[in-house]
Amino acid sequence: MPAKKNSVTKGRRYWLFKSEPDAYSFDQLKADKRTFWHGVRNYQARNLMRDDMKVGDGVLFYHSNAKPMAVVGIARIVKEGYPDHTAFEEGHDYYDPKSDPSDPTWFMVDIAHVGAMKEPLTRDQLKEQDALADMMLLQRGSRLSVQPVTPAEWRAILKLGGQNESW
DNA sequence: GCCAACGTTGGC
DNA sequence: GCCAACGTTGGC
Repeated sequence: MPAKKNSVTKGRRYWLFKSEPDAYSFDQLKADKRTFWHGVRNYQARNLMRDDMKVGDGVLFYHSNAKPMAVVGIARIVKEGYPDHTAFEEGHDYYDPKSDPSDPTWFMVDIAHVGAMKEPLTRDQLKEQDALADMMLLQRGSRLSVQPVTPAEWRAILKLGGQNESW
């Protein structure tokens, strides 16, 4: 039996990364082409980066605390979880003296720019979509800065953003 | 600028 | 181990 045409996508998972554009915007990622997602200091987010994100996974890039708040583009995971070295750098904004280099507390992944949405998908637009009613991003009090996205949510958002589903 | 929700810290 | 106090996130 021939392999399924889309077998390369099998098992791919999807994520949403929040970033304040004043701190790091999607345009900056486009300029950089790729970046290491350092500075996450939350255990739940750490676990996702350390344990669950795999090379090839899709990432929605979301601008928080912004005008407008919106999903602005797509990225993908290009390096799986490894220690966040900024935690070891005394004087760094993200320095954490409790993170031991021989047993690191904090992890990061690398992401690469894939492409911008034709238009930013604003939070207000997303809230109008029945298919996204349960999306973590849109739940009251949801603060997780990297969070899972279901395949159905991913498809709905790419469709809304005028993106080919296979990106 | 406000403040609700949430996570962390530290006294007990 | 509880929980009050505190700091941060991030939408509104």
